[in-house]
Amino acid sequence: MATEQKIKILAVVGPTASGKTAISVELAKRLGGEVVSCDSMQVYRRMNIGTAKPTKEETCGIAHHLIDAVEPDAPFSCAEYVVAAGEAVKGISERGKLPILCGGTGLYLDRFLCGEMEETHADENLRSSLFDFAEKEGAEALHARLREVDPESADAIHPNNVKRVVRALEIYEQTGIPKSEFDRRSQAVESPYDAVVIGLHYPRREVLYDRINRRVDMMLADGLLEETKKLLEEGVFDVNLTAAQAIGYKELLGYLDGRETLTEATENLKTATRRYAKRQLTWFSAKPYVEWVEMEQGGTLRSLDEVCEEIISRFQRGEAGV
RNA sequence: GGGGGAUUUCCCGAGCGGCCAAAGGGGGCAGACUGUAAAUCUGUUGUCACUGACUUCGGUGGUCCGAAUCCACCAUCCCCCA
Repeated sequence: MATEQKIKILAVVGPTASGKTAISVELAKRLGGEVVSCDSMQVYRRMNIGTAKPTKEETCGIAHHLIDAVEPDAPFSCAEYVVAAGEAVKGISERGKLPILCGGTGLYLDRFLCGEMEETHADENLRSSLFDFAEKEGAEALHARLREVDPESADAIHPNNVKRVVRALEIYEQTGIPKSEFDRRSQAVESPYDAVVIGLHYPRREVLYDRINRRVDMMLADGLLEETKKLLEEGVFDVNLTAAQAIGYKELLGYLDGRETLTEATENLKTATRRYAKRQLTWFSAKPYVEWVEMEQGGTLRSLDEVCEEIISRFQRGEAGV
């Protein structure tokens, strides 16, 4: 069967601050695995505290891939991720170990699981000219251009979502194929992986939010401000880079240039993180491949040991089932 | 002690006699997302038996066909002169 050839992987996903890092390290220890980060921000070097990158102690000697993989000004995006993660997973598998994906960047995971796709490169000139067009003529006008070439995508994408309208137009410009058709083709491709995807679930939203708030305080205590200053001097936030979008730094900029108090900036940071967690929750909840594991039981947090036990048993069952 | 200004729905904040359950923003809640995603965008947010009804705009009582909007008093806060 085709599934026999597929690489078996385990993935641990969930909102930020849900405890993915500790769990995946523990799972790697028990299952003889290596961790492949699935995080759009932890790939960048020197962005440590703000991205909650696992420390040397936290990794417990378990190999971690795709962390500190590139410089903050490198053109790294989902495309590069899928390729790099694919290589990492292949390597781990060849070494006879279990690749454990860990992270909260839903799109990266989703695209990765689908495997390689036809390539389209980012065309910055095209993008900026399309953005300029939207700026001058209005978002509706740009949307109308999409409707001309790809009415199906135009129906699916809200006119105000200029970024996504631009991407859809970019796909058409580069490939001559409408995005809707492009997507259909990619859907038809069979995944090269046999993955069990575990989502960490907190039944009480407040518990997760409380973890987020506390973690932000900890980041500040660990020197997030200093890290932000360094990255600022480095110019990481000057250009329109992916790295500059990271939550944790941009929220502190207001304090650093005196527009806000530290208390205000901290509150903004916590709020931004909570909102991000909500978006992750929405994303993962909509994915049929996510199997949720409860992090609480009877109103109290379950132990790392207990949660890992359950994940392992589900993973083994999943293997047997496919 | 005297004079002036405030008090609006979870928060900030518009409204200044009917078109006001009350702009806008924030937050909350829900959702979308196929190579820029920790981004971007959408919907919703007084209550209910929800194309209608009911209760709201510091409190009480008035004026008026009709008040968050006008008047009186009370409460709290701010500013100015003493």
